[in-house]
Amino acid sequence: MSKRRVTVIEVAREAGVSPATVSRILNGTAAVDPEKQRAVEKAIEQLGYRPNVVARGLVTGSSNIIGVLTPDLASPYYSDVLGGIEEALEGTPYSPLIASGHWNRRDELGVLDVLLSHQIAALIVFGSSLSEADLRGLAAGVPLVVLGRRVELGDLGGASISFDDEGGAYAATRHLVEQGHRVIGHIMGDEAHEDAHERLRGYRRALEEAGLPFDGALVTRGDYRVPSGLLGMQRLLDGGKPLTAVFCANDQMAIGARLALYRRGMRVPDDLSLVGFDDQPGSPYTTPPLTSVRLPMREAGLALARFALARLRGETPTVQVPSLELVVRESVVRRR
Amino acid sequence: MSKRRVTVIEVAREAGVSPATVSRILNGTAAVDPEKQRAVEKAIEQLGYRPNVVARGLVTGSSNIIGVLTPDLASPYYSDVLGGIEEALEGTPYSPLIASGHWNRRDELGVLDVLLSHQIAALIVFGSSLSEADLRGLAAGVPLVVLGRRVELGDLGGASISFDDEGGAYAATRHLVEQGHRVIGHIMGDEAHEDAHERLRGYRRALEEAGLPFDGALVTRGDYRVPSGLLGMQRLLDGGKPLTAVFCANDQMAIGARLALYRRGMRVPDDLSLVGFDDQPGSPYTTPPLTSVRLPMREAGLALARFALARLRGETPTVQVPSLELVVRESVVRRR
DNA sequence: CTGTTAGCGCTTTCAT
DNA sequence: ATGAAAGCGCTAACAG
Repeated sequence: MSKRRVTVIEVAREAGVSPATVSRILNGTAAVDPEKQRAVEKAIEQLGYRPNVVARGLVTGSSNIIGVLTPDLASPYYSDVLGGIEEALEGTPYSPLIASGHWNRRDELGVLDVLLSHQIAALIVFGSSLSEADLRGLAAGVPLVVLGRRVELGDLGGASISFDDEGGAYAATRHLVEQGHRVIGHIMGDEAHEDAHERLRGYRRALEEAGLPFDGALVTRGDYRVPSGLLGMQRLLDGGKPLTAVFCANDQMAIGARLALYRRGMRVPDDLSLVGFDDQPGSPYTTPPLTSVRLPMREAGLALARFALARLRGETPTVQVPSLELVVRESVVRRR
Repeated sequence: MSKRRVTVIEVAREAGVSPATVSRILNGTAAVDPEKQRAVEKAIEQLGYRPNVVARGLVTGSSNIIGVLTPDLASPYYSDVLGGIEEALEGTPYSPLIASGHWNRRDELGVLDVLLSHQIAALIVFGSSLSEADLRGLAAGVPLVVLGRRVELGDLGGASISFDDEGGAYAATRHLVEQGHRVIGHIMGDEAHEDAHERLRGYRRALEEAGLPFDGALVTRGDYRVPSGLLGMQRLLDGGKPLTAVFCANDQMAIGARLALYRRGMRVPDDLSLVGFDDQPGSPYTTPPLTSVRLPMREAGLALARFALARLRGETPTVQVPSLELVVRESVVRRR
């Protein structure tokens, strides 16, 4: 917390060596006489020297900053990924520079410009509005890892990781079937997102596999936000179908749906069973605790950052896609 | 998204001017012949030039990075503040460099070192484990703004902003009193945090003001996390007091308390009324929607960043402390 | 193993 | 109004 700036020069002088030697010790770039090593360390301590990573970045041509582009800083969904990234970066010389693209291409491009102007060492992008071409263009200039999108980046040394949404939705719906439900509704996610379609597909596959007819009247559109779940549930309820369970494309909408039920005095799961998707932090504590499909966001963040780190070390890593898992809690009742 | 690095030199050559002129145009540092201005802009466009902020930082002695130290990246509570900071920084040349101190002094110090080594222009710290002396030491070297702590920083050009926890708790409890409740429990927050005591104090003041006795057996200790709310409620229920309402020191614990009630088949608010604190994002959608005290975290983030920005402009700003507000929803019933 | 010498890309005097 | 030149603090050849 020193005030005035101490530089390598001063440390070198204090320790009676050259700046280059100080630098070598700092970076472990070459072997150094242990005696001088100690002298330098002492000088650093005494002077309260702290390397200027900006200057270092200028000469090495890259900062030890890893850019992170997220669509939304304040979303718990994404902040878990950030937590994972942070964890992976801990103990490394890298720090995350986080920026939000607000779900739109224009902002994302602008923010990317800022990130890039900081000479970031690598870039991590969460489900963005960028085109595949944009992404590939980016990857050509900086090690890139993308989350939540399937983009071919391997030839450019990048990687993308995405979840098996279809499989997760299949598992969720199948669980309902296994519990004896026969008329199962679905509240879809935002159609603009590929995963909403994947989840619908999984729902459909589970139904068909069980010999249950797919009925369009049992599916209603949402946008992944709470109010749309509430509205969706109302629509489903008013549709007149004898449904006993609803699979919601995410927990947010499940919460909305649950509220709609509450408003009508219907009990969960006794009157209607509910399954969500994402298993967000609060879901174990809703009333009743929500059965959901866990998306390992934190693990994904870890994987993302570890991939980037490995690339930075010059390796050619491969990413493990963390798998989804149905978490059974209390929002589904067994029917017979 | 260019690959090779384009520099001012090349832009200058392309435009037929000196690098100094390009710099002047980039920064608006001095008036320049409009003709050359255009030529330079064209060259920049053509070459796809993007200033290297690292180099710029080296010469100006400061990056346009604003360091943010948060105790926890993945907490929704704090990510709202981040959102506010981000919003305030938008359109300015500054970007946030976010780091997490994991709620302990050692990590915070380490992470601070990283932040500082990036020559951050200003520093924003959320409720940290640092001592007042640490904080004052920091403030001496970099414009500092602290959230959630009362620290005297004015003489160093810094500022701290914190909420009126006592007042918020008073309002919450008083609401319960006004709704006819006479035996009101309290689940306290983590005693290590000053705000837990503040909130207890507000609860107590409201009680006393209403002529209700303060009863230690009605207060139980929690740690601000969900499970502690559940446990706390159980303890309260088993305490044998005829309570009709409980004020929880935060929404997390209120959710836990609500779950405890659900487990015992008790209805909210019919059998017991509940008030929380923080008004976290999910609270409008719990069953029933939770009455809570809104902490304007996003606004706080805005205020924090705006203060820093103003200081960076050389002004001597003052901070407005955003005020708390009781949000009445459906978790409290009127008694008579 | 270690010191000397050049810059990295940019801004900023200082002249003109 | 503009160019030339001098660094910002650090690392990376290159000699020794």
